[in-house]
Amino acid sequence: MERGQPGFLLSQLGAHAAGRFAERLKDLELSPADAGILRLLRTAAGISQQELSSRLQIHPSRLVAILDNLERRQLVERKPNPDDRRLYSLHLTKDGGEILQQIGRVAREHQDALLSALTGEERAKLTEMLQRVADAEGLTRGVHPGYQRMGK
Amino acid sequence: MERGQPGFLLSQLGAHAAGRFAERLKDLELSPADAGILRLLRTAAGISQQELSSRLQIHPSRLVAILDNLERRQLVERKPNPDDRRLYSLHLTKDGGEILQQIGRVAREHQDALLSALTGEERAKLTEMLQRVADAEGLTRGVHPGYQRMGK
DNA sequence: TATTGTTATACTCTATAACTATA
DNA sequence: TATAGTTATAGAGTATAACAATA
Repeated sequence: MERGQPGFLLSQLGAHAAGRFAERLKDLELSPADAGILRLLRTAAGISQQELSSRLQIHPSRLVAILDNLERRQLVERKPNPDDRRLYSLHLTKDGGEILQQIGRVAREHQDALLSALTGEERAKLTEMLQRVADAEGLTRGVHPGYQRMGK
Repeated sequence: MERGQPGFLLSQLGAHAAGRFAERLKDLELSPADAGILRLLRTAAGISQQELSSRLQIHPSRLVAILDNLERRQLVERKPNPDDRRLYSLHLTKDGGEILQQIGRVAREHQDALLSALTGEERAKLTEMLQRVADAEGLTRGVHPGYQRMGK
C-alpha cells in the first residue's frame, strides 16, 4: 500500500481505532472479544458454544477460557440444554446486560473522539461508504476479523 | 462499538484490508513489516537500526531477525558507518528496489479490489476524510500500528 | 558511563489433538 | 460413529534483559 492512499489509511486507522477501543475496554476489564461475545448474546440468547464459535470465528478451545472468565464474573451463564445435554445454552446475566450498556457508552465516547475531525454529514457519508465496501467484501456485521486473535 | 457504526466499521474493514494485503504479500514472501521497512528505506537510505526501530515502532531486538532475513535475501544491505562504528547504515539493494516495485503493484491491485464498490470521486472523498481523521489522531504517514505485532 | 546492535531467556498466546460425555 | 465441550501439550512469536563492541 502506498502512503496516504485509502487502502493503507483504512488499515492504519482501523488498527489505531481498534487499539484505542481496546484500551478503553481495559477500564471495564474486558477484551474486544469479550465485548463482541456479550454483544452477540444480547440478540442471540441461548446459542451453544459451537454456534458462538462459528459466528464470531473464535476457536472453540479458546472460547472455553473466555467464557470461563465471563462466567466467573457472572456476566454470562452456561445453562444446560434439556434437548441435548452435550450443549450449553449461553445467556447474558443481569450484570452482563448492565456492562453491555457501559460498553455502549465507551464505544460512543470512543467514536466521537475518533471522528471529531468530521462533521455529522461527513460521518454519515463515511459510514455509508464503509458499509458499502464491507458488504461488497462479504464482511458480516458485528464480526471483527481481530476476534480471531484479540482474546487478551 | 456498535454494529454498523463508523467506529466499528473502520476497525473491522481496516483489519480485513490488512489481512488481505498480508495474504497478497505472501506471494512475495514478505510480511507487512518487511514491506514497511523496504518502503521507508527508499526515502531514508542510510539510517541506523535504532532510527528505523524508532520510526516504525518496531522493537530493536525484533528488527535484528527481520533485517537478517532481508539481508540474506539481498534486499537490504547493512553497510558500516565510518563515523560511528557502532551503527550500521541501512540501504536498499538493487533487488530490494525491484521488489519494492512489485509491492507497489500488489498494493494497487489490493486497493482496487478493496474499493471496487466506490466511484473514483467517492474514493477521493474517502481518502480525504480518512487522512483528516488520521492527522487529527496524530498518526504518522506510512507508520502502521500493526508493525509492532505483524512481523511474521 | 552511555549507546548500538545482538543474543539468550522467559513469557504470552494460540492451535492441535486427545479425552469425556452424550447423541 | 459423530459431535459438544474440555484439557494438555507443543508451537509460534514477542519482549526483557544481559552482553560485547564502541563511543
